[in-house]
Amino acid sequence: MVTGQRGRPRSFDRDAALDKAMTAFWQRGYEATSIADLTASIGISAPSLYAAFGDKRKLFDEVVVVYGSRYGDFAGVALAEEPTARAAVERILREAAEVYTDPAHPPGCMVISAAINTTSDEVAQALRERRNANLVLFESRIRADMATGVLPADTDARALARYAGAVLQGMSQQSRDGATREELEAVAERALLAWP
Amino acid sequence: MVTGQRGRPRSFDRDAALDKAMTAFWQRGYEATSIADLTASIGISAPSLYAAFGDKRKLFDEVVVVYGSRYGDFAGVALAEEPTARAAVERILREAAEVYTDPAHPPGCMVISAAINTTSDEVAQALRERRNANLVLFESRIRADMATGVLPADTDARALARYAGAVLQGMSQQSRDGATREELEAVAERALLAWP
DNA sequence: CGAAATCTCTAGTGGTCGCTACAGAAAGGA
DNA sequence: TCCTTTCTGTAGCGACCACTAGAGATTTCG
Repeated sequence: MVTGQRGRPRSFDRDAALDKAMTAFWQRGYEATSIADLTASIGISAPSLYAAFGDKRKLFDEVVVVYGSRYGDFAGVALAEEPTARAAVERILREAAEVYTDPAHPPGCMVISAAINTTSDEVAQALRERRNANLVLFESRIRADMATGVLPADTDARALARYAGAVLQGMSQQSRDGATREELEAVAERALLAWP
Repeated sequence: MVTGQRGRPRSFDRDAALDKAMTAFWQRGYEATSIADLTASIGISAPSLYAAFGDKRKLFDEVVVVYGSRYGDFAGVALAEEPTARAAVERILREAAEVYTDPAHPPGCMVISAAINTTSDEVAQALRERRNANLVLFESRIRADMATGVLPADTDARALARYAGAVLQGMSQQSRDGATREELEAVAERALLAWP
């Protein structure tokens, strides 16, 4: 009698709904995506959405987690797997050119663009912290290379990390302005010429 | 009797109002800035705003023109005044570090950030075209240097222009994420190392 | 079989959005 | 002075926002 699931079962796939919500938020951003947009693209009514996800904010939080695990962690993976910071950044920039322009989903990076120009400071701050956390990852990987002599000891790790982040954010913006994968790859290649 | 100005005179300074509106749009973006925000920060009521500027969209258009002439044309000026594309880009990136973090106004570039995540495709398109026009300016300046032998004849002008644009957009975003002028100057310096 | 639980939808809630009808105020022209 | 013109604020328009009360549908448990 401890078997769960009393009551009427949910009539839709929660994960598939999260996926539709992710696409909507990714395309139009947090604030410009209305509950009506979400219910329409998921194919359920508002009370079902609220029963399953709480409210718009909590749904977005879940979407961010799914996004991070599916599209957002390629930077972290590269930083962990590649032998040097330079190799990691090279891989990250090339993969960004590919992912940001993949026609299977909206262009650019959702963490970079979805909370720009929102009236909800909390949402903006949450994504800002994710971006800054990525900067810290870059920086510590650079410092590791400085410690092992791969990078000069007088390297400004913080500035170099910020440069990589700025190029990534710029590439995300450019992809949303219509840049192709090839164009972004050329940007990535050019950007790497500045690496010490 | 042909002398103009019949009727009750306007009770506020139209240019000063445009200035307040620019600050508001710059800070929060086009869509997230409501008419109530605008009337509150200007200090007039809605009908006065509509009588003076038409509607929200036309007001924004005027703001974009004012912004362009006051803060947005430093790139065009540098491209026209500096002897080489490289010198121009160097000056542009350094000035961007300064302007984007000037505490006298909101951070970053309004043309880059104000129309992200808006439901009005027209406004988004208008600013996108301004950004792409800037890219074309960069590209033609680069081509001029290629013609005079300052840059190698096999330079990918389009890609190089896009690289400069991406760095600029990245710097704008970083400034809105809290980067300081010094940090952006370090990014600019690093970015210039990739110049051919 | 009921009873309890949990989902479903319809049909709203109050609030804010961009925008405006309208009447009074303040100017010039005759 | 009175008329016309143009600006002023109050007050409110319909549309949309995020969100939910409430009733019915569909399931498991006893």
